Amino acid sequence: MAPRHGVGSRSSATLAAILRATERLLLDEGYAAVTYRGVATRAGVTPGLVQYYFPGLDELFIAVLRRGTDRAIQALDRAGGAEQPLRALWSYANDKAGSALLLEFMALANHRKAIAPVVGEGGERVRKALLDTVTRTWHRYRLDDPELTPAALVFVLSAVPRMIHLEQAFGAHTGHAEAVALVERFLDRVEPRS
Amino acid sequence: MAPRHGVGSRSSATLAAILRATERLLLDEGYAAVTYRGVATRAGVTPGLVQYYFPGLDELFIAVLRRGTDRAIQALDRAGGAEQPLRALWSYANDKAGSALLLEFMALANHRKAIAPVVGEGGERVRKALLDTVTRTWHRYRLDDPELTPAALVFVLSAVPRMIHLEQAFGAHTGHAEAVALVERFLDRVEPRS
DNA sequence: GTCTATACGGCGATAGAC
DNA sequence: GTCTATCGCCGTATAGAC
Repeated sequence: MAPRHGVGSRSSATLAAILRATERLLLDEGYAAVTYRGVATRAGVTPGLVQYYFPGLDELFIAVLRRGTDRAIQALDRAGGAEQPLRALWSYANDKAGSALLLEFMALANHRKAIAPVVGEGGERVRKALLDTVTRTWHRYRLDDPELTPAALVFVLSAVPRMIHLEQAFGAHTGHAEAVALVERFLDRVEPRS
Repeated sequence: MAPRHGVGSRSSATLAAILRATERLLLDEGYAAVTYRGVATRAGVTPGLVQYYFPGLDELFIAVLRRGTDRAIQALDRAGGAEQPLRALWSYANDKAGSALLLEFMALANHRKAIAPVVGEGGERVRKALLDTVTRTWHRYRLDDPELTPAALVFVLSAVPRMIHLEQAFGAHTGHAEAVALVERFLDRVEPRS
């Protein structure tokens, strides 16, 4: 008997092709280009079939978002988050494609109310995973500023590279190199390369 | 004789109503809700008239963007940028509506190629105005870290509140209060309230 | 110069055919 | 499980009223 696929199992090759096509479309042309026809063309299926798996575009966006969040968490685990959490975080937030996807989902969340809570949950899940790891190794660091808490550091180390990538996408650059140098000098001091 | 208006002078009441309606629509429902029909309804004119002034939606977006950038520069000048540039910058980047508009324009820039360079120019114009002011007063601050340059500081002070507002829009909050406390303690130290 | 009316193809969503 | 037909809204183009 052939393996069971279908909408319930969420494991068919068709489904995977649709999710891949949607993510590529998001990165290449932005969320406004994600249409049933466009996704279907890129995935090699008919528009009606895409709509069969995802009755509304919101469901499609949410499926791509959840898959991306799961992958980010797994990638962080593999990236040695336990040994050098600050560098793992810095490297994670420096991902260009990740920043571009985040922008699309933030914009989507702003005017599709079904998307907003899912973006929030995904973001908080990643942030808290990072925060847990950094808190666990916090005793290693010799920091003189009592206001520099794990939460503040995790936030700034996430926000700076994210904003740099967003700005680079439209050609801005003022202060980028200097901000990166500032953070990397900090990392060299508190979490030297092994 | 009645005052001269018209598309060349860009000063008619109709034009102002269209730009106001577009900005409100961007904030309330995101750029995907900016349609000729929607703008026209909010501005109290016909869709064809909006299209007369702005033959494509790109031109409409660009007009709103330029107006917003001009106003931001003027607001910064009025906000005592010369006396306390770091606090003026911090207050400027903490503007909630400004962050929401920026998000919409960044997302637009990502998949409407005519918009990207205009977003870039506007962002760089503001950033460089801030950088000039901070550089001019840089000698006042007693900073021990040689990597903490005016450009790095301006970037971080812009990026942190911007990202906080973006994340708040979809319900994330982890690290926000701590990051704000960190920055405000820094400001109290290097640029005490007058 | 300012503004209105209308037509066209593409879109998301829905119902239902096969 | 797969796909088609249809509906109302969209951006855009155009023709013309005042």
